[in-house]
Amino acid sequence: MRLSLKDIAKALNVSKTTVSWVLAGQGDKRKISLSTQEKVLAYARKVNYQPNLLARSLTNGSSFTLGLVIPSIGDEFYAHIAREIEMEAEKYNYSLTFCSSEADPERESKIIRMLKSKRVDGLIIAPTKHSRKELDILIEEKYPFVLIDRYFPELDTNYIILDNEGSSHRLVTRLIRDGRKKIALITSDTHLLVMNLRRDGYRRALSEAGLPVIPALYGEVKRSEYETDIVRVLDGIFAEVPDVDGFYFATHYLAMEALRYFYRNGVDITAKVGLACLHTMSSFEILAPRMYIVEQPIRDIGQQAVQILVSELENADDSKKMQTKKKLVLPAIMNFS
Amino acid sequence: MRLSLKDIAKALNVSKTTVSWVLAGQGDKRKISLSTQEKVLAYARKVNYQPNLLARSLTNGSSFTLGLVIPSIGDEFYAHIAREIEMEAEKYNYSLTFCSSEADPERESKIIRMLKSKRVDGLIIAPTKHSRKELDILIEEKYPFVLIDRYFPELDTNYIILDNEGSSHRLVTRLIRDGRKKIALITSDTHLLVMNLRRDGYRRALSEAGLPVIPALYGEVKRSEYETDIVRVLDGIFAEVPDVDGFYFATHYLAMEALRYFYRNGVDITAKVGLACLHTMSSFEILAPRMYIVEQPIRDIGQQAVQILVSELENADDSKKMQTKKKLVLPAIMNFS
DNA sequence: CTGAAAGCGCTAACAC
DNA sequence: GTGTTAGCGCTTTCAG
Repeated sequence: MRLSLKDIAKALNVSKTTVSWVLAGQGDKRKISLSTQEKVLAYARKVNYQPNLLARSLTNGSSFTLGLVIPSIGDEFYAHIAREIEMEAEKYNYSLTFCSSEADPERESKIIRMLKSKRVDGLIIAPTKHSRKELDILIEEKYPFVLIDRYFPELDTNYIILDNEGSSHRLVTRLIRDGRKKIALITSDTHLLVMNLRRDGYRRALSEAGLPVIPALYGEVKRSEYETDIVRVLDGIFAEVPDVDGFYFATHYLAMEALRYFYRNGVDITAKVGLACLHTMSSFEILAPRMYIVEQPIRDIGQQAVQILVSELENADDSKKMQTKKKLVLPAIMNFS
Repeated sequence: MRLSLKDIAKALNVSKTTVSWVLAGQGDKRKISLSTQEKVLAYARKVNYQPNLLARSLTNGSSFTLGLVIPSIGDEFYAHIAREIEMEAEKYNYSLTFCSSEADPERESKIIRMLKSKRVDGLIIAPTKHSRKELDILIEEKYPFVLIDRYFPELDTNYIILDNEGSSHRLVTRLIRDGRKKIALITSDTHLLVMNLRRDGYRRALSEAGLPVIPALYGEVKRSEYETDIVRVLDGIFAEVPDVDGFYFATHYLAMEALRYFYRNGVDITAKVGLACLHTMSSFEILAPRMYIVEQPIRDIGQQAVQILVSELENADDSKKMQTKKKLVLPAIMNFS
């Protein structure tokens, strides 16, 4: 059986309080005699006492657990994010409970409510489009949270995102500098604001170079069945614009599937078409060493997210209402210049 | 402010008990008048009551949280495992707290103790070599847990692993059937039992085919710096056995780095050398479509792990001592025959 | 039909 | 120096 403070107290004929103080390292501060302290410590070690953190959380009102809500832990990007967050959180003695929303707003809402019920101290959320309602509640309740990867500009929340428009602009401009003139944009999940920003960057790059935005070079892939749908999209583009000479992928998995397509169909991805992608996967370096890539600053995102949360938690009492939200737009990491 | 049962009770002039019963859906069973029930439900909905799960856990002795201990959530394999586990756990209303051990036994011990302190109901662990001590304690305490991916045959625990020896044997035999005669084994983490089993399978395949086990064809890569160390290993093999005609990689990231090496050095991986790997990464299909691959049955592993745990938890009282441990050796999934 | 009260394991204000 | 006590929010036995 696992034993409690009370058991120790009883066994040593002291009070729970004494044991609690000593084990909390406040023995000296509370002027508990050295002999008692030793006795308690020795006994606790002997029976391998482990405090019940549930009880402590209930008492203290803080669980030292953070909740992580992401589309899917199986996605390489979010898995890496999770890792960084975990590492940073550990520095502050927080552990992580994660839940995959599957990009389903219903699920996301349920998850957020559940995590709140489990009394996680704060949330890190990569939101899907329609989670607005639940976020409104969080804001109203002053529940600490920070959005990552996606955000809602009209909401006063902490968020950390990539400079999507600027990154897109850099990538497409780079392709143009290589002499590419008919650059296709392959995108998906266009209900997401960040995806619109990426498209905006693409358009700005084209128009700054005096190139037309050709509708036939715009490919939108259905997220839910992207492996097959991208074939349709690419087939379409090659059919309508046979001399397409560049592809800009708005996100990693689109590039991945396109590469599969290019390999299968023998498309020469160094001479015939130039490639660019926002986001990366570890295999791109081999599969398409010439592809221009903007990487998300994963480490930064994770670290900042945790730090923002922790600092809000530490100042929870004094400045609850005065907290000004951090809105971070991080610069891209590029594999080119 | 978040309100409690007591608040509701007070507001409605009923007792906590009544509210608790009604909200637990036991209103009818406890014969609480319909009018009271409605009143309570309506009010709870109106104020958006969310029970404090910490308190409930403390009372009930079960937190509906499982702990997941893996080497790293950033690794594609473990991220996928985590996803399957999460999906299965959700069916039983469990959520997941995960911690990466970084393959460090010290960290792993700390993590396990911490998760126990947080009173997770059970643990799913992909153990590192030296975590034996902590596992002994778990066994002694009858704490529910299941090992995945790795195991200790001398310990009476639940575990779910791949048929490592058999899978290796199949892969190498397949290469031999292609006429490969000088097949290198590239491995790492050789302190792990599962790695030894993979080597055994390799050896058995060779000897069954009457081929010699050539020491110069054995490459052991240092895990901690595998990206660079594998270059040394491969350089060595090509230097000593220039006509090496096959590579068997004991795990995915070795194959990944080797592919990088092959691409960089222009090694023809269809004609000159045949490839085989135990474990996969999503990019292999493109990078090396001819590589023979054994995939881990990820879904099965995740589902079984959760089911074993849940069933132990459900039978916690009656048969604590009689529980016989599940020892599962799952067959491989192959991309060849 | 409903409520009082104990208890889960811990902390902390307040005695003595 | 140390102990008493109340309370965190919930469930559940037992009494009305």
